[in-house]
Amino acid sequence: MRSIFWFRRDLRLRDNPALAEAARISTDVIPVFVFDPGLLASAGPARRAFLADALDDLNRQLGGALHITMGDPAEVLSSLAAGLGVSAVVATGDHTPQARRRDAAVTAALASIGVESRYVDTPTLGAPGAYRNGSGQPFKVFTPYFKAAALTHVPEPLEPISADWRAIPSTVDPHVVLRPSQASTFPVSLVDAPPPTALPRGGETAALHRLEQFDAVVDTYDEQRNFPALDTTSRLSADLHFGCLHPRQVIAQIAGPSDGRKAFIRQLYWREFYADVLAENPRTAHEDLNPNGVAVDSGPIANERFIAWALGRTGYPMVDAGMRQLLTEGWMHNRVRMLTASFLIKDLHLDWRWGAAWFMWRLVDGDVANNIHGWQWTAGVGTDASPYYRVFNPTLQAERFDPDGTYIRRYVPELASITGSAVLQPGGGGAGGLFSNGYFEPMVDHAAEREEALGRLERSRLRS
DNA sequence: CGAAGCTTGTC
DNA sequence: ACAAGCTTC
Repeated sequence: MRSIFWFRRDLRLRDNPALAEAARISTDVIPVFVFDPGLLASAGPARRAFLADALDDLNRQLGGALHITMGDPAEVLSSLAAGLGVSAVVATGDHTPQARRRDAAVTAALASIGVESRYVDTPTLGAPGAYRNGSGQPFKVFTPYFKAAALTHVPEPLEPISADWRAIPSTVDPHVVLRPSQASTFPVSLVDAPPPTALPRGGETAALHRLEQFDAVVDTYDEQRNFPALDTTSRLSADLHFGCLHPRQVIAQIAGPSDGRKAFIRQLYWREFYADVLAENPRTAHEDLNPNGVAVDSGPIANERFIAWALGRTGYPMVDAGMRQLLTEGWMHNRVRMLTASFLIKDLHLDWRWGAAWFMWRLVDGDVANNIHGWQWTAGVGTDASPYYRVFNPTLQAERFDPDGTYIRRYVPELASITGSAVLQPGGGGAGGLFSNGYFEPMVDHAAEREEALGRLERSRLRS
């Protein structure tokens, strides 16, 4: 029989159990990628470029057999299946709220014309609900989740599969489809922000290379991971998001006895946890998991503050360095993600959704589950009890995690010539010359805004 | 039920 | 030292 293999967030040939299933049940397999206009609209310049690379790599490995097309997946796939005498459409499962809606529609459309749909495996190690607490409920705290999940044996990656690929000419050119487009939902000055200039190469081949490179340095991960200037984190987030790598492969390569390896594997399970939390609580794609009722600002002044934050013009060097890294690389070190997020929420009193939307638009690794729940954690409305005192001090964070200012100077050119620890301080700690190069005065006073944030939290408590 | 524990903090 | 409430067993 003939099948379609529908590539989604599994853009690889190695260790792809769904693809192996398609090859097993079929005499010939038509490999297909469908651009979904709805999904495409939310992908900013970084993810577009990465996806273009990943499709090129996949198509090359398939000997040019990848059929690339565009449209509503239910319509596209049923029309393809009917026209080509296909008996089954096989894909890797995906449990984000959007993916579930899409796949239910595809399954129904295919069923109505007598075509089977099969979903095998997931982009994560465990399907949603794979691990439950003693009361049979989904975990709400990471550590007990991790303890339960880490007991489950992770299977060895599969060997590369071979199949009789059946090539159907593509109907669209992915490089045309994936040209950077403007994000109409943001203010004009953000829409006009230039695309990133230093992006990672996407695709399975590049991902396997990154995994090997990281394997060579991971033993010191536990000591170095919090220092963004060292740039010694794995950089595998986009590969994992698009499925150019599966976490099984990462574990097979990285797992080991050193503290660095253990620390990294624990981090890997945060992706598992957040995917599970979102799948179990689909409404949290837009809503607070645990609302705290804190008032947020809106209106013209709030809009201007949001723009200053997004463009890295807050006058807090560590915040601006992070936001500029996001602009130029489509990526930001995770410690800096936390402190920039905290600044938007606790210093500017803006809705976390605004920040999450900007991150999602600019990030090369933008992933609904990780992005949304990372932001909700910072806002104190997500998983984990929310200590009222979790307000990051951007200057203290710089002193602790970028003590010599290397990261700041790298990403904020106006500050490149500022010597010593003055570069860590908003306003340069009174040092002369800080603003002469066009750097920004601190847009708010952190100590005052911290008090304001704590006051708002207190008032929301009194109301409830 | 009670007790222990909770990613990354700040003054 | 602070200081809070929920999760988990």
